[in-house]
Amino acid sequence: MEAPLGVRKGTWTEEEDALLKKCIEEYGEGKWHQVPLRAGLNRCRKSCRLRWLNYLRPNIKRGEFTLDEVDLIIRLHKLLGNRWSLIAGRLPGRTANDVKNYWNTHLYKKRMVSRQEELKDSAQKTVVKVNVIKPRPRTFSKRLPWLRENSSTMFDDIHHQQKDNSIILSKPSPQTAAALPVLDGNSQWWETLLVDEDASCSISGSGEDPIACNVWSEDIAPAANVGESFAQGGQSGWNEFPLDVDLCWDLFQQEALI
DNA sequence: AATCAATTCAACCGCAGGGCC
DNA sequence: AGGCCCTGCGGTTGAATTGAT
Repeated sequence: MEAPLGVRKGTWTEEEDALLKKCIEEYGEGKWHQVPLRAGLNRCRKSCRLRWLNYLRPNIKRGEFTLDEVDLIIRLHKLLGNRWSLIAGRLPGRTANDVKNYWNTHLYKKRMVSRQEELKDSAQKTVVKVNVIKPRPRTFSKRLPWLRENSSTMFDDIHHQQKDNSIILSKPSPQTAAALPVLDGNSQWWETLLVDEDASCSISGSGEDPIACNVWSEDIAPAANVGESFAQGGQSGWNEFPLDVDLCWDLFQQEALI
């Protein structure tokens, strides 16, 4: 349905790449429906776009992912889920397709294996079940007035920099809270920002010592600005937990305002 | 050397969202 | 308001490559 009869499919040849590259350099990106005609290619527009974005575009980084990139992918995937284009946007030179393929071939399997090993280990220890806060991506309409008019003020309200440069995210003031949108008719978005429906984990602890939850520190707290683990027990979860708010806010605004 | 299995990754497909008329 | 078109995204496929027997 998308590709007219007779349109070429499959691996691109060097000649096709050269034609496409020349066309984009001449006319610029966009107007993909015109590209096959302009370039003199017997390909559908989607194929042209994909080839350009994933392969021909300048500054595309090829080869092995570095440890830093892998670390970032894991943490962003925890934060954003399978939103590969957003994750790729944080990795200069990497495409969404690259990130997705890397995740599916390398990371997904590794994580499944390590999770199973963790479960085996934890089954042999004393297990305490606690609720763990995990992030959940939100999509906001750009028309929301509280985003347009008060975003910087509200950001300052909930975001506090410590002497050691770590960031503490605190419960919003009543004014800010009142300006924030209501979800599901009765809860504020920020109350459930880090909550996942099936979010619970099994961790081991002993005596009356506070329990540090490994899942929290490993899964969502970025390496920078993390000074301690966080355990939630009958509280809202807003009382002083360390978090890379700049990253969250950046992603949040990217989603909301672009 | 030949065959089969597993892995990788480029490319395709279908769908959703947004803009325009 | 509703339909059409375009773009972009995520899931999936399958050809090519690599490894094991």
